Order: sequence, then structure tokens, then C-alpha cells
Amino acid sequence: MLKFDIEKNIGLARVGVIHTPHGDIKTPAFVGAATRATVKALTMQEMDELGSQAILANTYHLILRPGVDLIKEAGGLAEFSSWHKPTFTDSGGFQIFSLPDVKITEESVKFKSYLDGRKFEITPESSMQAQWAIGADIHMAFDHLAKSEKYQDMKEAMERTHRWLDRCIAENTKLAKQATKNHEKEQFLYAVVQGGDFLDLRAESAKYCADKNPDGFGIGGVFVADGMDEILKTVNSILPVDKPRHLLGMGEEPRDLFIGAEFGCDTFDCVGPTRMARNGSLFTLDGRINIKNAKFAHDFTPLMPDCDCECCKNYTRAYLHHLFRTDEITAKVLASIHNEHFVVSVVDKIRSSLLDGTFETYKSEFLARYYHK
RNA sequence: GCUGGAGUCGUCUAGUGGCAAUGACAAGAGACUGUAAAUCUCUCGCCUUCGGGCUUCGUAGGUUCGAGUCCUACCUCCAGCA
Repeated sequence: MLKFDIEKNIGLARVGVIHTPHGDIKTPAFVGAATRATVKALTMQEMDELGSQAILANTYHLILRPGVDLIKEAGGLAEFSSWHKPTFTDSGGFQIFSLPDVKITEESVKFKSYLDGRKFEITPESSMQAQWAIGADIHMAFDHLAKSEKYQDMKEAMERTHRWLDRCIAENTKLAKQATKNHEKEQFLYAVVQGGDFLDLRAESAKYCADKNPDGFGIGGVFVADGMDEILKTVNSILPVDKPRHLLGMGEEPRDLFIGAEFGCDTFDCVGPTRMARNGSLFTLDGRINIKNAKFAHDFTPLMPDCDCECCKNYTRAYLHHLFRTDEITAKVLASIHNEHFVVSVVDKIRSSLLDGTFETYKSEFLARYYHK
């Protein structure tokens, strides 16, 4: 069983430590999105230096390239990528459903590789096998996202996710036994809660997942900022307190991190910060700015004066503006360092503010300043 | 000086008689939430009540119902010859 120690509970929120075979994660924590076993534009050493505690790679992408067997051959995701800290993998469910021309049946999902047209089939079982080959510390169950927001579609997607969870758990149990026999590192499975914006479905899904007694939980299919708190309240009131919860894919808006932590989520991942960084949209305490805008051409102040990342300690807005205008690689590197550091440190600060009782103050001051309210 | 070629939105460029005129770049702005995203969208002569109006293809004339496009002169640039 995955060890999760809780240091403090504050309502639904909590401060804890997840103990993985590759080290501890002090929660709440922001997990870097390393989809193809790399955080785009950043080295793992840079990720380490900016304070990241864990990364999340994507099974779907790694199946296509370089293939999960190659990663196993390399000694697993951590060895392969030189990230010697905790790792997660997403199951690939989310990506596959967003592709055109997917054939989804009760048994499996079939799709063609966008790289070369090769046909692929992923089942809950094969996703588990792939994730064990990749060798992350924490895996996500292979889930099914609804194609529409309609209640009936959401309900069906949720029910299929539940049936697939049973298959994931059965396969995972087999794979875990094998690993124990071979004296390999332990790997852990999170069940994924679905149900869209419908609180009755969310409650049903949380209950179903909790009853299966997995190592932890992913909360998937959350897209809307409005109502996110209600969804999380519903789900996290039902999920067992003593197991970690990962909010899948949220964190582009800092507000989401506060809501997520406040209502009981322990880890977050999101591609937004690094994607926006590459496109010149950078976090500051006063809101997001587009560094490419003409008004920054002569701005010789740091991107964010109170920030202690490599970018803000050494470079000016004018310089970043120039790097983006000239499409220099370093623009993306520095911007990614900053944005990733920004979200990681916001969540770290949420953690410390929960511990010393200043969360409410931190939250209201941060949000008022960031969103200019 | 002679001969030939060329001058189109900031730049390069399409356009050989028929609707401000092609494409790229640059520029201006926006979007991005478990990454087919170093991507995508919009604007890009001036004005506009968004119906449209006005002024434009080196300059000045001319032919024509109509000219970036044809004719004449001039200006500038390029190549070759002196």
C-alpha cells in the first residue's frame, strides 16, 4: 500500500507526505507535466532546481514513442529521463478520447497513430501493463471521458470507467504480484473518479472508487472553474481521508490550485504553465502577461520582482521580450522555468500557509491581486 | 552617354485591360487547463453610423466605359557596353 502521512487536516484540506519508492512528495504539491518523459524546454536538473517534487508522463505518448519496452529496458521512467524523484503516469485515456477516428468499445479503444498511421489498441489491461513497463511510482486507471456534457453521456462514461477500473485493478494485482516475486520496486494505482459536473454522478463515482480500495484517487474530467469547488466537496467528502488524491489536469489558472487544495486535493498536474510559457504568456503576482507585447520592449525590470527563479533573478522583461521576438530557444527555457516555478511555489506556499494557519489570508490576498479584484 | 531590365501596403512578392490588389515575413492583439500545441485565431492603405465611403501600384501626362497592367516623357535603381 502507498504510504501517505497526514500532518494536518483543515476542513477538507490537508497537509501530508506521500512516500514513494523514489522519494517523498510533500503535499499539496504541483506535479510537472512531462508528457513525453520530458518537461518541454526544461532539463530534469532545471526542474529539480526550480523546486519540482514530481513529474507526470503520459502512457499514450510513450506507447507511440519510444515504446514502453524501451523505457523498461532503460530501467524505467526515472532512470531513462534522469528524474530521480517521484513519477506518475497518466493512463492515456484522456488523450485517446480527444483524438479523431477512435473506435471505442466495451473491450478497448482503437486508434491510428498520428505519427505513421499504425493501428493501436489499448485496453484497461494493456494500459496497466504499459504503465508497469514505464515504471512510474503512481499509475492512473484507464478511464473513459464523455464525448458530450449531457447527463446520459456522462453517466455512461462514468459507468464504463467503473467497469474498466475493475479490470485495471485485476490486472494491476497480477502485475504487482509478479513485481514482488521479481524483487522489483512497488508501483501504485489510483482509481479515477468521473461524473462531469453532475454531483450525483460524482458522488456515485467517488463511492464506487473508494470501495475498490486503490492506493489513491485521480479526479478526472474537471474542466470548469465555476462549480469546481462543489465537485471537489462532493467527491472528497466521500473518498477516504487517508489516501492521496490527484486533481487531473488543473492548474493553468492559479485559482484552481487554491480551490483544489482547499477542497482536499493533494497533487495537481497541468500542461498549461509550460505551454503558456512557450507561447509567451507568463505568470506574475499581478496576473498573466504576454511578454511579446510591445509595451515590454523597454521594460528593464525583472519579470516578477519577488520571484527567486533563475529567470527573474537574472533577466529583464525587455530581454525576454527580445528573446521571444527573435524566437530564440532560450525564450522558451527561461519562460518555462518561471511559469513552472510559479505554480510549484504557489502550491508550496499553500502548503506552508495551511500548516501555519494563514491559508485564508494568503488565498484572498493572492487572488485579489492576481485577478485585480 | 548607349543598350537592356526593373520600380506594387514596413520588407520581399503575385498580378498583362475589369471589385484596395496575391502570398510570405515583419508588426499589433488574443487564445491556451490529465500537450498530435516552440501551436492556433484575428487585425494589418485611410475613414466608417459596419451599409459603405475615400485614396492607392516611382512621377507627370495620355489612350480607354474602365489602367498596377497599354502609350509618351521624366526620375530612380540594376546589368552589360562605352
